[in-house]
Amino acid sequence: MARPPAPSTAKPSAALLPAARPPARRIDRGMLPTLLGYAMRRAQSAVFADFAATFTQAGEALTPGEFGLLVLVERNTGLSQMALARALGIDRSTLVPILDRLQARGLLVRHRSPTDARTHALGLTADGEAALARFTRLVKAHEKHIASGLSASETRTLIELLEKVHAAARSL
Amino acid sequence: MARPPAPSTAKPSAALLPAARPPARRIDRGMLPTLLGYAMRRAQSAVFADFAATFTQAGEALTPGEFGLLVLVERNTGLSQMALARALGIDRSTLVPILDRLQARGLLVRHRSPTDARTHALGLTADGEAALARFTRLVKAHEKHIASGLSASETRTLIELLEKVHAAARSL
DNA sequence: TATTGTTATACTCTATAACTATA
DNA sequence: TATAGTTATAGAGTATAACAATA
Repeated sequence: MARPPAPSTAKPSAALLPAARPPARRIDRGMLPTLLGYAMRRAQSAVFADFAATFTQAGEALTPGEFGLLVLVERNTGLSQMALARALGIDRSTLVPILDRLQARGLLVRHRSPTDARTHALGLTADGEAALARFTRLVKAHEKHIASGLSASETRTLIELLEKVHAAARSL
Repeated sequence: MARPPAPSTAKPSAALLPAARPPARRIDRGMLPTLLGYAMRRAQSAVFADFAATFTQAGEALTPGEFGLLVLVERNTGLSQMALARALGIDRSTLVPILDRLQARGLLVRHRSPTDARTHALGLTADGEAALARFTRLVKAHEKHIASGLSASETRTLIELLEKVHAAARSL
């Protein structure tokens, strides 16, 4: 139906809006904002998105999980896949394609262990070391951004409280 | 190879261990424990596992995301899929199979909207309402557990700080 | 033309079960 | 017999692109 030309009494800005959709109903979230789990999921998802954006903007591609993995391998050279999977809290079969990808990118190698031929001794390549140095700078920038609304002491408090939640959730 | 009977000088408890594996090297996590993002991911993953365990033990099956979705539909009956997807922060195509599953479980229905035949008006069934009441009790028990290491004021502080992180991560 | 819901497709993360080689 | 790594498989979550119905 053709709308008549807006009379001078109409709100000018509203009349110029492109679509004038239904008023975009305000969502009632009920009890959700009182839930710790909900607050964590929301914050986590925004943090994840910012991590990705930080890397993409810099022309790099990495997930938080991959960063954690690279740090663990660098700090624990010669680690086996089992030990790494345990440290990451994932199944050993889950780890395989992740390592495949990082190895295909030339960041990481699987050496044969001389002492136990069943295991692979993991290590970073020279490229992997260099990349991790770049990644670490990006992670620090990202951390600075997500903590930009917090004082240094609030950030420490937040990490402490999260550690307590981690401990409580694992208990029993 | 047969192990000789432990001489009396051996540590008795160690001699009785089933496998006596290599000493399970202590993992060095480097800078990771100083990172907010890392603390959030770890806590989040433990909280997620506890959520699942709470529901499984009670003979129910639900994810945190499904719970949030059901609450939103209950509190905003008649919501469209687009509006729900926006509220959840996911793509509308991602929502389709999730709604399919909840509808197949008889918890939720898609009605045709009388005012705009393109949209579906979402709503809970009577079964869905009853289930959500049960789910809400389980979520409260779960929340109590994951916050069991925190005082009431610490819990409030944690939620506030997470909200600040959420806001900062979304900015720019 | 634009929007809503759907489908087709693809990728990642996750797990379990079974296979292999080694111990 | 038990462990390490791999493969096959399956399910959930995520997205993009294209399509039909409707506005």
